[in-house]
Parts: sequence; structure tokens; C-alpha cells
Amino acid sequence: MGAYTDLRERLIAEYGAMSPQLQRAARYMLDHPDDVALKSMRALALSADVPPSTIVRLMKTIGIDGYQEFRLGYQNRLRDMPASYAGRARQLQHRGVAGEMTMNHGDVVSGDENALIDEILDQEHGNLARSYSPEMRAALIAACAHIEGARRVFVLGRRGAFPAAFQFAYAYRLFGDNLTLVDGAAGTFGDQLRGMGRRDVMLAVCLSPYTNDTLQMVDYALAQKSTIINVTDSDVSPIARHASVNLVVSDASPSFFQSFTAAVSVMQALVTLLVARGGETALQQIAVAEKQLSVFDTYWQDSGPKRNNRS
Amino acid sequence: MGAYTDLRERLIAEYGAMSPQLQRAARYMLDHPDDVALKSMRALALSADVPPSTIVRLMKTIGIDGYQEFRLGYQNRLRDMPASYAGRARQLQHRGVAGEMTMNHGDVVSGDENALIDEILDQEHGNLARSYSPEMRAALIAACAHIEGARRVFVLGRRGAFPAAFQFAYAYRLFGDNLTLVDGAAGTFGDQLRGMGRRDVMLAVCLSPYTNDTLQMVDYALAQKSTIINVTDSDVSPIARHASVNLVVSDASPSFFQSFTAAVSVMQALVTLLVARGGETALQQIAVAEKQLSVFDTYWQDSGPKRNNRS
DNA sequence: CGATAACGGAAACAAATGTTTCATTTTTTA
DNA sequence: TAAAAAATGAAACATTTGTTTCCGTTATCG
Repeated sequence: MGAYTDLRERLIAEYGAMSPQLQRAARYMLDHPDDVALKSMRALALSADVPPSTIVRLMKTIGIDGYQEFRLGYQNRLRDMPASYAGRARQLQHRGVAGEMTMNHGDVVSGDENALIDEILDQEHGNLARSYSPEMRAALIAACAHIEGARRVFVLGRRGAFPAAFQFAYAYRLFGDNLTLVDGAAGTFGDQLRGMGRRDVMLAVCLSPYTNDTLQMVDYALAQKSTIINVTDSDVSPIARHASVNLVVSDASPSFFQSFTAAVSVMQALVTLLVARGGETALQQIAVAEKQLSVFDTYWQDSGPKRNNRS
Repeated sequence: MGAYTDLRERLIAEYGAMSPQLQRAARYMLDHPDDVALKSMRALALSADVPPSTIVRLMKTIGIDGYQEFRLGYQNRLRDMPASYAGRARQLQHRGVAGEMTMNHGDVVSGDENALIDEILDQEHGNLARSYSPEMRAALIAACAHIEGARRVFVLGRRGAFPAAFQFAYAYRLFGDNLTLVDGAAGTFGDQLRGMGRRDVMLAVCLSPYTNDTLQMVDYALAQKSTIINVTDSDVSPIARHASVNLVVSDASPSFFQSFTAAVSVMQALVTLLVARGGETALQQIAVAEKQLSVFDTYWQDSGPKRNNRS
């Protein structure tokens, strides 16, 4: 209930039976959904050239309790999260809370647990959506340009951020040979950063709480006049100040662990973009890498199903 | 004047010189631009956890006359360029392909690139949605039960799957001391698996293409009669055959790298569930871990901005 | 340390918003 | 045509909103 699509359909369904003034209001809303989401009711009435009371009456004729509820549906359309996902999640949630859901294998998912999973899923969708905003797209492209022009690329992520850094390093190495993953194995931080310079790029992943050693290493990179590309959770995170590009990802989560899902996704997207921009050359290099892996017998080969010689 | 980008940059520029509460407000606005556009000032203040007066003060420090003017800039941003929302994205996509979109900092996102990002985002949403199906929820609960009853937990993920495994290991260790991350550093696979037995659980992440060494290690665990929990991409993947629980995640992607986003998300969800089920005990152990980390001075502490004693 | 300036939050305030009421006009129907 | 019903807009209402004021608290410096 309250989903944008539903509200819109109600307006259309009732439209024929409406009085002229109601039609005028309804029509304006159908034609200017953004206005509904952003303006006040009175301002909307003014734009639609009807008195405020008409809008209240319109709400009643389509069976909505108040304008606030109506507007909420329109706002969700503009918001982070696709209303369709949110709406469905809520439904499930309530269904779950009421009783219990019995699942396939006899395992029972309690209402509480189901609600928690819904909330996780909800937040993850939001994290993704927020992390691919228009600003982020521009930033991603800018990041690509820097990486393409780099002599060496250093990737850095500590503690919880390590998976995102590793992810990028792993995929990047399939087509590029100028990457260093700064993991500091056996205390080799200094060694891994040695020789860093003006033409190098450091790609640092650092979400709150910010790890001190990441900050230190970024400072070092900065001192070497390297370019900093920063995956973080805010434009004003301590690390973001001096970066050339900030990739701001969202890490909301119902627990107190932050979620690195969006960070991982964005790192993957970065690789995908790099390959797409790299064109044929990148593809050939990947082919070489794959061939090499098959020489090492890295991956499992499906030998095909054994013939079914049934008795 | 009053353009979104300008407002945002003012917030960032002044951020360093702001008082703690102002920073909190500014940061929330930077991190949640949609809220600025859609909520009332008081509602925004509530979300940002500051009193309303702080927001007025923030307006003054960045040289804006009133909140209304400020919000208008944010609303305009939603008007002409909204939403990661699938339906809307398509429209933009086609508009984008036709010409080019100019973004904030002068970076230009080509139509092709924008379309590719849209596709990535689309697929990632789908990956998440599919990976939290009802069946998966039951499987997640079953996995929790096994892990809770385990003597030791071994986590395994090779190559691209390593981030997901590491992610789980990192978070789990904050409250559990019976986990081994099987990373085989310096060829120590055998050593890490030694002593595995009937009461142990192996949590293996293995998506196509399936790495042979993962399969081998799962075979070994199976021979030791350990319980297998398997994060994979299909109910009939080679590894799924003998597992007690299969967590089937979706890994669709527009490039030929598979996406590990959903796998990472599910691993995080698993931890969240374990903590939720663990109740007070788990929380206390996490508190201990946090205290220990602060002893090591692991995380950056906001020393607070220097007070503004400007001449 | 004490003095001083910056900070922060509660309360007060006027302006606006969403809603209701009511009298007037218009349309329908007998 | 007259009566009843529906539609309409102005005004009144309580609530919420943006903003200001005030005063206790906290940090900084001489």
C-alpha cells in the first residue's frame, strides 16, 4: 500500500468519475509527479490552480487517508531505494512477524529472524542504489582515467576493507601487470610502498571506523605526490580531504558491522569499466591469463555426466 | 547560485573549520542528499541527531540565507537527474546514449558508460534479490545452527571467492575464537586443516569456475566427516552434492567476471544472524574485542576540530 | 587558575502547512 | 420551475515548520 504505481493507478481509475476540479488536480499530479514529491500541498494546489481543499477531496475520492501518506509514495520513487523492493520487503516482514514461516527442509525461520533478514536486504538494496548515484558515476569515470594513466597502481584496504581491495586486485591482475596489493603480509608495508612516486596511483578503501595505518599510508602516498583514489563512506571522511577522486559508498546495516557489499560492488564495477574502456587489448590479456590458469589446472572441468546405463 | 554542486562544495570546504555538532549535521547532509531534498528541516535534524538550531547555524556558516534556499538546490538535483530506479534509469539510459551527460566536476560520462553502469546496478539488485529467497532464508538459519554447534569452524574461499571468506572470518572473530581461515598462506593448506573432525564445520565459498583446490579440500573435510556448508552458485554445482547446507547465491554480471557482491552480502548476513541469535553473550564478546582494538590504537579518533577562534 | 569567548540545546515565536468547516454557487432531478 | 444534491472556494483551525532568543556548558587563552 502506498506505492507510487498503486497511487497513480488509483488516480487514473477514478479520473473519469471525478468532478472537473478534481480532474484538474489529478491531471496535474499525473503530469508532474516530481512536484508531488517535492512541493507542499498548498504550493502544489497553487501550481495546479485549484484551492487546497480540492486536493484533500481528491485524496478522499481515491481512498487515501491524508496527503502526507500520498506524498510519501511519490517521495519513495525519487528516493534511494526502489519502492518496489521496499514495499515487498515490508509485506514479507509483517507476514513473518505475525507467525512463523515453515520452509522447505523443515527448518523454521522465526518471525524475528525473517524480519531481520528483510531489513538486511532492504538496507543492501539501498546501499547499492546510493552507491551508484550520478556523482558516483562521474567519479568512477574519473577514477578510470587516473588508473589508466598510472605507472603503478597500489591498492590498499585494511581489516574489514580488505576484501574490497583484494577483489579489485584479483580482477585487475587478469589484464594488468602494474598492480601492487598493499597487504603488509609479515610487516612489509614499507617495502611494498617503496618507490612510489608522482605517476603512481593509490586506491585506498577506508570506511568508518577509519584504520590508522591506512591513514598513515595514504599520508605517505600523498607525500610522494601520488594520486589518491579513495573509496570511503563520506565526502568528509578524514581520508577524503586530499584525494583526487572520492568514491563514496554507502554502508548502512542493521547490525553494528558496517556493510561492505556496496564497496565490493563498486570495486567490481571499476574493473568492468576499465575493461570496457580498454577494448580489445584488455580482452586479449584476459584470454592469456585464462590460458595460463588452465595450464596450471586451476579450475574444475566438467567431465560430462556419466552415461545413464540403466538396467 | 544555489546549485547543488555549489552547496555541496561549500559544506566540504567549511567542514574542517566547523564545530563538532556542525560537522555532524554537515556530514549527514553530505551522506544523505535525498533526505535534504525530501524531509523537513526538523525531520532532517532528527535523522542527523542534532537540534534544529544546529542546522540554521550550519546555513549561516556556509553563507546561505535560509534552509529553504538550501533545500531548493537539493530538490532541483532530484528533479532533473534522479533515481537509480530501474524504470527511470532506462529513460536516462536512452537519453544518455543519444548524447552525453556532463557531470559535476567536468567529467563526462558517455552514454555507453552510463548504460553499462545502469546494467551493472540492475544486475546487482537482481543478485541480491535472488540471493535472499525464502529457500535461502531457511538455509541461512540451518547454517547458523550448524555453526553454533561446531567445535571449530573452517572458512575457505580461493581466488575470487576469497574476499567473501575473509569477510566472514574477520567479522566472526570479533565474537568467536574457534575459527580458522583456510588461506593456505605459504603453502600451509594441509597444516591448517589438520585435526579436522566430525564435530567441525567447513564453510566453503566456491562459485563457477570452481577452483580445484577448493574441491579437494572439501573432499578432505568430507572424508573427516565434517559438516559442509557451501556458498555456491547452483544447487547442482560439483561442490553442492555432499554439503549439509547449500547457500545458493546469484552472481550475474554484464562482464565475464562473476559478481561476488551477493556472496559477500550473504556472508555478512550470516554473521549478523549469528550475533542476533547469540544474544547478550555475543555482544559482550564484541565489546571486549573493541576494547582490545582501542588499546592497540587501531582506529582513528576524531580529535574534534580545533575550535574556531578566528581573529 | 580565572576570564572570556565559542558552543550547544531548550524554549519561544511567527510563518507555513494540512485539514475542516461552512456558506455560496452550480448542477441535477422531479 | 422548484427542490435536492453536488461541487466549489474562502475562511478558520490546529499542527508543523523554519528561525530566533536565551542561558547554561565547555573549551581556550592570558
